[in-house]
Amino acid sequence: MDLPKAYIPKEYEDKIYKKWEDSGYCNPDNLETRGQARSFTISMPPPNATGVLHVGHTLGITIQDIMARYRRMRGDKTLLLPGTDHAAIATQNVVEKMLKKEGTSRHKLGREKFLELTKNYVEKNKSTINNQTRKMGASCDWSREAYTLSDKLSRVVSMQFKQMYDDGLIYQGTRIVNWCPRCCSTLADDEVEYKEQSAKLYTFKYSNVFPLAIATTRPETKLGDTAVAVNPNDKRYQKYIGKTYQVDFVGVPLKLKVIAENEINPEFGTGAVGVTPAHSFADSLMAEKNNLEVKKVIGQDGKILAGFGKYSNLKTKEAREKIIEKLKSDGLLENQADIKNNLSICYRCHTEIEPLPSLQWFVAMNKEFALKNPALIKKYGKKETTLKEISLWAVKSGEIKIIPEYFAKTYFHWMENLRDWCISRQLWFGHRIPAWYKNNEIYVGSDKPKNSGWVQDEDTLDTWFSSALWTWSTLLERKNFEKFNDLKEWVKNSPDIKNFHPTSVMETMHDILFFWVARMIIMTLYSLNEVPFKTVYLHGMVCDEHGKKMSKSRPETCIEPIEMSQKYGTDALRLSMVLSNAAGNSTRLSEQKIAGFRNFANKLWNIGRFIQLSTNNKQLTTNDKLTTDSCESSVVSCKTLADKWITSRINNLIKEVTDDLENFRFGLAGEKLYDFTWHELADWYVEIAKIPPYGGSAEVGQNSYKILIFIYKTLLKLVHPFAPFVTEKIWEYFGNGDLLIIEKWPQTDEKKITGQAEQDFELIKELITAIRSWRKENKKEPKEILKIQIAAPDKLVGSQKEIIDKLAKVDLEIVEKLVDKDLEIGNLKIKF
RNA sequence: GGACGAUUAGCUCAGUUGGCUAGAGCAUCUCGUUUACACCGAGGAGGUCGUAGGUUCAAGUCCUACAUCGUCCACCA
Repeated sequence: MDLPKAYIPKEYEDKIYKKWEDSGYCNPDNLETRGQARSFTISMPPPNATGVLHVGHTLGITIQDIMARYRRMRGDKTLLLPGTDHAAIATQNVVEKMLKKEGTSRHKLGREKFLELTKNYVEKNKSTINNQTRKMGASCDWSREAYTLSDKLSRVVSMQFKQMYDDGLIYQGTRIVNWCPRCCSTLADDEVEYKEQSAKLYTFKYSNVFPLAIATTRPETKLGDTAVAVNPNDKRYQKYIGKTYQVDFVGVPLKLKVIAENEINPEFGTGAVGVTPAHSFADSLMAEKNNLEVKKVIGQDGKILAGFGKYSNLKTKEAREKIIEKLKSDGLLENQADIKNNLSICYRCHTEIEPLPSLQWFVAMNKEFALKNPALIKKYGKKETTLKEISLWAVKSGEIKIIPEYFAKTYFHWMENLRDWCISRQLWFGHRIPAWYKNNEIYVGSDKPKNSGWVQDEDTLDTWFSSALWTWSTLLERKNFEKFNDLKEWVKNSPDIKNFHPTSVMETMHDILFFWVARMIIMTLYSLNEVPFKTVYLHGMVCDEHGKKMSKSRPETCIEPIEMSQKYGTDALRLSMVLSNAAGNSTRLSEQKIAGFRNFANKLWNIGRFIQLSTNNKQLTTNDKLTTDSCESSVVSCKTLADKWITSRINNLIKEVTDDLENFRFGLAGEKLYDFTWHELADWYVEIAKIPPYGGSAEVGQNSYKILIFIYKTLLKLVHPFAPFVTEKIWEYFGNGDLLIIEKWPQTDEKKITGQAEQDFELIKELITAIRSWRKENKKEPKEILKIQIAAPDKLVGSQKEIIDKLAKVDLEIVEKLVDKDLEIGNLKIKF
């Protein structure tokens, strides 16, 4: 069958994907007969089940798929494992918004009904996401598809919780937490965002009996002050340190102790700070040190609690205004200044955060526990460690390598300053905390207690708790998983864990390094006593053509991957994101860029078309056509300089591309393939193949087609990881037996790399280019055959007469000596 | 306030352990439909690699300072 004139991606892509999927080749179990020794695993970062794929996902999927396809072709046991994340808080927010539009709320529906609704919503999104992942060409193993809130993974989560609880690494306690009054939930430290705002800095005295004035932007929290802190070296205030005052602050009695704290900056405000242990992280530390009373002022609804007189039940801002009015009328307000400060807001709904004390569950980062895995203990050097210590060690020691390397610093900094991780959330959608209460008793377990009267904790777990287990929870045996009551037992009886863990590469965007990557390291080192992955590859942000982050709120800046795939083909989209980009760097994407790579796919296609059309009447034996895998370079013998040159070039290409892929230089590898295809193979060798006797029926001609076929087949294999659809389609057109996806990755044949041939041919290229340029400058008719004389020191130029004549449109004569010359290249003299 | 990254042709970016006469794509200009491809071919123009020093036989690449942009972290009441 003949290839059509142009490559029309949308006519082929879905069918090709179906072929891959039906072949079962993406499931490593089906390729066992090849006897691979190495395994290669990527747990694909699960997209949130809230929406559809955007270009950021496409970039990630592409890089992951390039690695997977390359490794599969190398013969490694390759697993690309797909899945979705339930994204607790994000999903609940979206569903709640939908309910609000319909005039109802989760509270009106009740927990059960709400969860059912959310489940349906998630199911719908999951199937959209999966189809889009297919559209992007991901060669993942759908038989192992996972979901963070599946029954299986939920059980893993409960078991992990129980184990950590038993080890004392999970505890319940009252601590100041970031509280979002809108979500009515806690937030982890890194789920808090900051927004600059203009604020007023009020300077006032609590009362006339208290000697010091303080400055604050939040006077309403001062209702809960139990101390005033000053710098111990501040001469103004030294005499007050240690004294306690009973004051009346806007009608509310306060007992204030003056304490000394080194952190207090005497230059700022009045140099005296009101300490509010219940509603400030910094103040709560001071309170702990100084044994201060913690007095709650603000409730979980964001309103002033009862017991504060006329301020009770007011929203914080209303209370603030009332308090300022009162201070003014009492003559206590000394100053109010406009300043800029940062407001902490919820990363999901952008509501102002209230730090407040609350009873929550935490993961202890600095508590010692014992390692059990002898291999890890040996490498680490001791048995006792903390989650923080072992996680720092994993990257410092090189057990985990981060690419680009400079992100390791960011990781260390974050890890070193990590506080205990608050994991309970007051949400409905998510993993319910596996703790039950009865009177004053508490029971923690993976199953609910047998006897009656126990009530389960109302809260759910932080969504990152379950995704932290992703690399291995997805690999645990799923058959009869309910029978396992012990996590260790389950791990031991899971062949996939043995075969595929630790995973090879974690490929994701750098913004998720803390949220997710760091937590996988923490949790996996704890439960499996091994690293979750050996390498972390971080890609950058995909920006619009002006370098701005694409954002849903500005739809005009967004490039929709599915739309682009329809228009230009998935291969073009993949190439446009990966080529000319290095790890960690953000990349700018534009439709124009994608169109450029559509042209490349078409170029590749048309080289195939040329080969097909020309070999049809070349009477090559079946063995020489593209129908076999006789792709070893030993089967071709080079007869001409051009043969030697292109064979040398492709072997160099194999070497370099392989090396680049091994070292995560995807952009560079892609560019080399692009250059070779267009500017070496198409522009030169294909053109030469058209020239008699190269393109004729003579022996040289037939041989050059054999070489062309060999080069092209090798190239298709090399390009396949980057542009899987077009290469697979061409492979199919040429009637090859099996799919390209499992073809053997080409091997470099060092003997065919010949510097001399490359150098000689470069000179011929240079000569042809120089003649063309001279023609143009001298305004020669394009079709006119020019007679030229060349004086050359050796036989090289003479031996390439046919090529030079045809490609430069000349009739070349070699002479011994030239008196005058029009052109000089190296030691060649040319006369027109 | 701290850390990290970027700064290379009009635009978007590559450039691996220093070896470069600094590359590509797009855009632009000239010419051309030659037996794959106009989603094409040929040729041209366009750069003191942010600035100032330093190391070196050799610096886009390494070091120091500065400037501009970006990202992350912390957050001072």
